[in-house]
Amino acid sequence: MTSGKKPDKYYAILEGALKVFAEHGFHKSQVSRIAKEAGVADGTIYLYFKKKEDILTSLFQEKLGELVEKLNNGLNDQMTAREALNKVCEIHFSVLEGNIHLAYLTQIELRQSDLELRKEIGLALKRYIILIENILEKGKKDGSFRPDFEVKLVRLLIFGGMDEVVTSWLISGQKYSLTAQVGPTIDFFMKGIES
Amino acid sequence: MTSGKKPDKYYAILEGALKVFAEHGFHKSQVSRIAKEAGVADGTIYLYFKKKEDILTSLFQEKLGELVEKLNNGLNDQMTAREALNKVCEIHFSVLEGNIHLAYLTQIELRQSDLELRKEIGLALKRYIILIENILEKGKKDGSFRPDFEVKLVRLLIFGGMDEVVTSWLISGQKYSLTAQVGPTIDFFMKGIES
Amino acid sequence: MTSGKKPDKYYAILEGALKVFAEHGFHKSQVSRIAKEAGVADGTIYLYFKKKEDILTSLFQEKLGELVEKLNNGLNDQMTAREALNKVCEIHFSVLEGNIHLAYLTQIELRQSDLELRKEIGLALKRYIILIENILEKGKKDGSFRPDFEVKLVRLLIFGGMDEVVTSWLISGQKYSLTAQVGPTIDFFMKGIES
Amino acid sequence: MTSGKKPDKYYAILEGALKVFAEHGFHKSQVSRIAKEAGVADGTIYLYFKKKEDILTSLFQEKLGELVEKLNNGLNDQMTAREALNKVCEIHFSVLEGNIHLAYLTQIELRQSDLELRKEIGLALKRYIILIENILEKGKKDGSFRPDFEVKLVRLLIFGGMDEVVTSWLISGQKYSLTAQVGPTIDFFMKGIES
DNA sequence: AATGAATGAGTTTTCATTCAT
DNA sequence: GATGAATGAAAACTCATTCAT
Repeated sequence: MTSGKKPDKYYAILEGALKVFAEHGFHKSQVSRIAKEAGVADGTIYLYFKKKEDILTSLFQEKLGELVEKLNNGLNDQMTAREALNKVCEIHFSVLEGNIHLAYLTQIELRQSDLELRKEIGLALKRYIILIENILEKGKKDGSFRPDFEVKLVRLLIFGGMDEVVTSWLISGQKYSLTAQVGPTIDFFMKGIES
Repeated sequence: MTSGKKPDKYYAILEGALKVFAEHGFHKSQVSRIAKEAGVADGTIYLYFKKKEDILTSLFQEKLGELVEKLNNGLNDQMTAREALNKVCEIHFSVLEGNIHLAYLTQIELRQSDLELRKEIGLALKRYIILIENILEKGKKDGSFRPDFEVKLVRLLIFGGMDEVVTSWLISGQKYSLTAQVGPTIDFFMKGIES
Repeated sequence: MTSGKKPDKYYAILEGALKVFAEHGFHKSQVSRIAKEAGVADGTIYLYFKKKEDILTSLFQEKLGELVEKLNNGLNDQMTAREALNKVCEIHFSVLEGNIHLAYLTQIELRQSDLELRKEIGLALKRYIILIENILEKGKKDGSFRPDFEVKLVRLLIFGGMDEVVTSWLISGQKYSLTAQVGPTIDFFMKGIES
Repeated sequence: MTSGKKPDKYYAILEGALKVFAEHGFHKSQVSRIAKEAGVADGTIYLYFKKKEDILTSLFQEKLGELVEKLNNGLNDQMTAREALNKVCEIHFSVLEGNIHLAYLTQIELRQSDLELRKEIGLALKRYIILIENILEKGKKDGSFRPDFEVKLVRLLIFGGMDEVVTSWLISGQKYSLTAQVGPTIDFFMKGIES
């Protein structure tokens, strides 16, 4: 799934970290706890990561990579722009609904970082946001979307809206189905941009 | 601005904290630094706040209170639902654009908290989200909004969208006018809900 | 009972301290807690005592004064040496059995002091130990005690023995009568010194 | 002397603590001072002891263990009860006279503990007090001691007496020989219990 | 004399990180 | 590469004491 050139322990540490971060939050997670979870010695972690924070960013990049890969697999050129947008939301919601640890990581832990880290995360997120942007552009070009909205603003409104829906679902204690929100969410967005 | 029943030092500490948190982030802000900024002794802080974290939540609640007060002053019953929504977005954006420290606090620092604190914040935010909900309900009732969208979902999409726009503006380095985004943002939302 | 030239608040503070020290121990007792117990302001304590430690030593001296006074009232020249020794032990045990707070203070808290303070306490105790010494001397003189024991050693053995009996009774949770130990204790001592 | 199954640093820390505690008292001894004395880093102490207080109790238990071992080596079944009691007192006094730091620890510092700790210490001391009890029982059985004294009381009177003699000698500034007190001390006790 | 708000010195403990093996 | 014992910097919080009122 992930590139494969990195050694097993690299991934073992990431998976351990995902679990520990999700349980205790980044600041309260001890490196030694992650090491134990990953089945390696404390020092070994520093053969693969420069600092504790690097584990967090690497984790995010790996997981975001997996998500983008899933999206790329899920999307194809025959789809209408609406179908594509629907697919994006569906995968976004279903991946997080299917991996609560990951959901905690992205919605809670990754926000627990200072501005520097947020910028790094923002950079990584760009790939995802550009993917949304491409769909919007395509819809504009083929005439299925209105020509008079600002792509750079609307991509934020769409991403931010989806993000808030996930966070709200998570904080509520996952009492309802997240994927069930895909339809109404896309309905709302489409009204805003459809011709 | 601040109510007045709390002693001056209470507000002095909050203002000091707002500045220090915005500069260094919550976790890297030392209590002694806040004390110095507020012009009080370290120990004095603990006469007004039980723990460092309490400064953060109090700050949030005070500032959210001010925001909601501004909104209540800005809104009135003669407004159409669209005008009301526009006003909310305008005040939301202009308050944060006018107080960068506060913007950092809400968009960056307040996210740096564990699940427990997030829930507390979520509770406080409810007042704001319900205010949006009321506008949506009103629009539905008077027929200016479509009857077939889910208020509880759309309020999240609207709040989340605005939130993301602010964060994006902040992380970009405030290179453009945030208030200039009010019109297009509301345009997009209105398309989604207008009859 | 106590001299009377000191103002009421002096004694109020001592009584408050006796209670608080007994409950929490000297080091864990806050001055403000004592103030509250005594019904005075924190600062008031420093009008009567120079430092927190002074409360402890004053308390000890007041209470020891009361004990010595009780002993002086209880003893008289018509008593045999044995009767006198018996009276000392009886008063010692009954006073502490009748005032558990005081027992905690003398057996536990007063030991929680550094060498300097212990010396001060030792000095105050001297009055008590000399009282025992006088009885031993008297018994030697009137022939009821053997002439061949070292008074300065035996007074320690007697005091130490009684002290250990009290501490042991206290730590055991006061499960048995302390005053019931007077007879056997004096029996043992008398065997050691009687002609 | 020390068992050997515990790592060297464990004992290095204990010896450092013994010295520092004796010099400054438990409460005024900083952990960092002990670390420096032991030649380890501050944090290292917490690899071997959970809390500062644990150093004190471990120290006590190690040293008491050594004392009891010395007593067991010094006693044998051929001794009369009187000889055994004499040996106990002799070893008790000589060990403390030969190690002033240890004497300070047992007579001053260990008393500086709250009730909870005192109970723990009392538990450890039980081994020692039972050793005295066994001698008393044996003397009763072989007829060298009177049958009519209460073993459970007298063991306290004996232990308390010896303890007070040591403390008094220590506080006096060790101006006289402690071991010289063994004979008279035992004489006094023997009078109390001998047939 | 009495108050109590304010002070700020002081210390244990944690834990990310290193490095000798 | 792997280990994990050792390191030591770092900071929130307490509370005895002061002093302006």
